[in-house]
Amino acid sequence: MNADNGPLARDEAEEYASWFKALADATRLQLVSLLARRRVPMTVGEIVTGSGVGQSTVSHHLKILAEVGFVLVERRGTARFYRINETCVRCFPTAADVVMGNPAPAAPACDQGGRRGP
Amino acid sequence: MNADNGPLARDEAEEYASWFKALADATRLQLVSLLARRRVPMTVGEIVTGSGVGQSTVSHHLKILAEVGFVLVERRGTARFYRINETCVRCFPTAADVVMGNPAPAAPACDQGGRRGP
DNA sequence: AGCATTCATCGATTATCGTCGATTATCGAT
DNA sequence: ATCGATAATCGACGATAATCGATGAATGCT
Repeated sequence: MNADNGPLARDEAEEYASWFKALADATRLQLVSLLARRRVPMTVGEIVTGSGVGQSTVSHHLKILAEVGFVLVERRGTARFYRINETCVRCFPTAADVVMGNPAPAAPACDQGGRRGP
Repeated sequence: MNADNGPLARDEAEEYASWFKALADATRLQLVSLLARRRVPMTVGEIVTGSGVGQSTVSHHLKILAEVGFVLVERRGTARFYRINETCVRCFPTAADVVMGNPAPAAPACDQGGRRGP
């Protein structure tokens, strides 16, 4: 797949762009890397104190990250637990390879918990 | 390096974000993938006709891609030849791994033709 | 029922970005 | 010196986006 050498189709390009766009912000990168380092689910409050950004701003960014599937949410009581999506952790670098024209190293498909995404 | 588990430092986050930002646009993705597929240098005119975007727009995007080092320029006569930066092709997916908290697979440093970048 | 906690959402503000047409700069050829 | 081709730059416009404070909704506890 994708071995021709025209430009990337517009739809594909927009799909990939939406993934990169989700990481195209320093604050958002700090959030995903925080969730990726501690692999355990974290509440919004923990993420706020652990990142030094305002609560509403954190909530906003987490929503964006969840929409592209980089993070997953689970409600427990009044708290929301966010955690990194391990599937994206594995698959996203492969997407980077595709864009860069690298031969995809036998990628075992890219399913994740229901969401569309890398 | 980077084995602690605080969030990514702000400076690192901004550096990585600038790379992702360069790819956070469908048109720009089409340009890099076009240059990555044909690995041979292309003039702006060829890129324009090969991508169906206005000349000034293409020029604008190529500048952005060159600033982060994804593409390299060379002047020959009145033409400008743009080509993909092979170093970025190899290193960028590794950067994606770093952000995602993956163990960097023995990356052999990330120098490229003088420019700062992935 | 009432209150406290946790977080999403709203509204507003400010900054950044993508695109286009027109203009300008650079170079080669005549 | 002039002309033609190539591509960068400029100025403008509309659209997105990031941040913040305040408000609102859901839940658990007493």
